[in-house]
Amino acid sequence: MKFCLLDADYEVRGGKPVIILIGVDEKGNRVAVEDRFLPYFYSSSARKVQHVVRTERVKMKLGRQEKNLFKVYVDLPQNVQKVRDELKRSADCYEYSVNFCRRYLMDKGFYPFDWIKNGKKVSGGMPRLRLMAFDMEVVDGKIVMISFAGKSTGVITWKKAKNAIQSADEKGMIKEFLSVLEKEKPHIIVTYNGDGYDFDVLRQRMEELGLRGPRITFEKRAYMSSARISGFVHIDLFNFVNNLIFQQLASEVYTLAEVSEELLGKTKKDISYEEIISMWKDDVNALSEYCRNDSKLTLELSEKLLPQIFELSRVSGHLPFDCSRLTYGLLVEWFLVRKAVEMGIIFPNQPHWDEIQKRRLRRFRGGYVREPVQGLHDEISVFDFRALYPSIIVTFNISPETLNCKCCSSKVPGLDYHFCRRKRGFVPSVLEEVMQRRQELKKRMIKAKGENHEQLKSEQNALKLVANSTYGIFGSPSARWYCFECGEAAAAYGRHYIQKTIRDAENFGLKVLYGDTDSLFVVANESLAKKFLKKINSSLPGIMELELQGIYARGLFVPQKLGNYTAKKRYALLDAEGGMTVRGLETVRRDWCSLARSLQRDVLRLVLEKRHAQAAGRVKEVVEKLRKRQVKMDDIVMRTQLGKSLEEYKATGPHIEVAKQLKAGGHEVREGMVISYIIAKGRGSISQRAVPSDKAGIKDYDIEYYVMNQAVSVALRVLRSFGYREEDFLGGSLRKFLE
DNA sequence: TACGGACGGGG
DNA sequence: GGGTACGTCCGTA
Repeated sequence: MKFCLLDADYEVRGGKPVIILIGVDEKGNRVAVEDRFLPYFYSSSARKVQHVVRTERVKMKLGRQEKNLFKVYVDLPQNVQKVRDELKRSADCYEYSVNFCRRYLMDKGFYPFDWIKNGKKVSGGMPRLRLMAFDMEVVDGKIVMISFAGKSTGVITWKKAKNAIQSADEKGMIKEFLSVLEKEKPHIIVTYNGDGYDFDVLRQRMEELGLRGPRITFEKRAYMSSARISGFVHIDLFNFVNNLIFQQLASEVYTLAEVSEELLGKTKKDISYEEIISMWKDDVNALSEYCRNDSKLTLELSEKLLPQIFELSRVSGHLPFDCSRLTYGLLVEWFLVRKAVEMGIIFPNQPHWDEIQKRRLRRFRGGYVREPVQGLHDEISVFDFRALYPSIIVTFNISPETLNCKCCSSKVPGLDYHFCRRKRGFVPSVLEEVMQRRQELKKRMIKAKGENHEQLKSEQNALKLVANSTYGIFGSPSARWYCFECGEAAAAYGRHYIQKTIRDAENFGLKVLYGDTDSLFVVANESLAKKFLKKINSSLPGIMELELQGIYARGLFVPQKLGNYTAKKRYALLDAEGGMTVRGLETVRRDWCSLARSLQRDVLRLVLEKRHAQAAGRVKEVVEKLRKRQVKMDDIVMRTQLGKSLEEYKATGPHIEVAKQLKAGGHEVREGMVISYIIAKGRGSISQRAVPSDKAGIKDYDIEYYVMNQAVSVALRVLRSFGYREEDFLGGSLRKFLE
């Protein structure tokens, strides 16, 4: 049978491990193919302890040497650790911590989306996969609505709603949804934060209601759990956006609304939980449309993002399930592991806990930041170094085995060690191949059309992600290829070249507004910018290159130091078409009231349009409204989650005080609850004046707190550098008013 | 000034 | 097959 590889799993049957490859055949059917494989690792000892099936002599490359080792085969994956612990008492062990399925795929040379026939790779293109996105709404711990979008779309709920399938109750609704899954048989299920929410609730409700269906399990990972649903590949787009492609997005908030807006150009109304509850009570039709739209957006987003996830899979060898949840570190680490295996090189062991702790204590200096010139500027050219760190690693051959060789001596700027200039290192050689492959793809991309063009684009983008993640592993304490000197050296070269470029720009007569690590903001029009670019690039070594990232009509820089804390990367740019790019300025957290959040957005846009007076006017307007209590409860409510049980708190923040009040009033207070509150007028600290939002009204809130700590505070972040002070928004009457 | 605690996505 | 994310910023002691 010929099939395209999508996923892999294993089980133990009759005391032997069985690999199960999951894929899709030429007709589009889901298939599961089994194979036999034995777990193994390398050791300098061939001692036959319990669980060892057999051993084999092998010659492997370890660092700069060739080494004779034994390949130690173990009966079951779960016994690898035991055997290793046993052998480790008297021998060296390598490559023991590799997931069994991953070991199988690496050894066979299988990559996801390879076509396989009789255990051999054969040619074939990308298969057409059936997708289904789903989304649900939850009120009072019950699922009230489920929508799905794939070949067919629909909404299921247990109240009457237009264009929705109605079921008798929650149980009937979930059953109906499971039967849709059964009928449509999607290869891929897509969600937006399904790992963190939907599947968790679905599993709980199914259990509580005694429903049978596909098994939902959670795989514990470092700082999140991944939801698996048997029979399908679950891809969580939120995790992919949040972990990997956030760098390519201007948005700093990764809500479905923001991400769809940026990637699809489709706006979605951001709706508060209260609104969802009230829609379920009073307007089920509206909730149904909202829910339907979320599935639809998730599906459309997946049409944009899945090609990227799949190409990343093909390039890195990670299964699509894992790929959608990768961090940069894991992405590049396993890519390097695969390359090492292909080259017959033993890959480094994972560091132990105490080693990680030791590494954590050492820190090297990061990128250079040139303080921004505060205020508003016209005609801004933004330059950045193309793949700064990868190009440095390749150009200066930075790798653990090239550090302080005997044959060379030219030192890293400001440091007293060097890297070999003659013999290619492992990391630079792999990285160079990645970068060359990417350049070729880019050339082919220009000529290609339609689907082919899109695939090439995704593939070169995947390579870009791999390249850009590589520098990080040198400095991350838990990485296999951790190398303090390598990280420190790459950072030192980076500082050297950005500082040199800033000096060159100034000598060229350009005003430098801001610089950070690999980027440079100057006042220059396009022709001047291009002249400068040409000059710099003729002097840069190796494959290092400066690029013109963009030209902006206007930009706003906010001071790094604000009060007693320092913040970085705070700016907003306005392009020629009026589009706004905002970095580091948003107050989007739910512990700010929505009035303050929307005020800051308004102020920012007005300032960029040089309508300062209007911006200040807008602040005054909000202050006035607050004083006259002409606001809605929704504008002033703050929400904070209880991170632990009430007894565990040492400090008492506002939400803790409110939680205590709720408890005293006979309400159940649990960990994880979101406490909604407002700050009321009266005596004492802010905490002492916090009251539950449903026990308070518009007449109760503390005007001074909302004016000063919320509205004026967020507005001043933007307006302070234009000489505005608190007093400017308060009018003369505030003091008097408060007294 | 130091420290505790919460933010992120979803509903 | 393993990381006590992680960088930011409020409120209180």
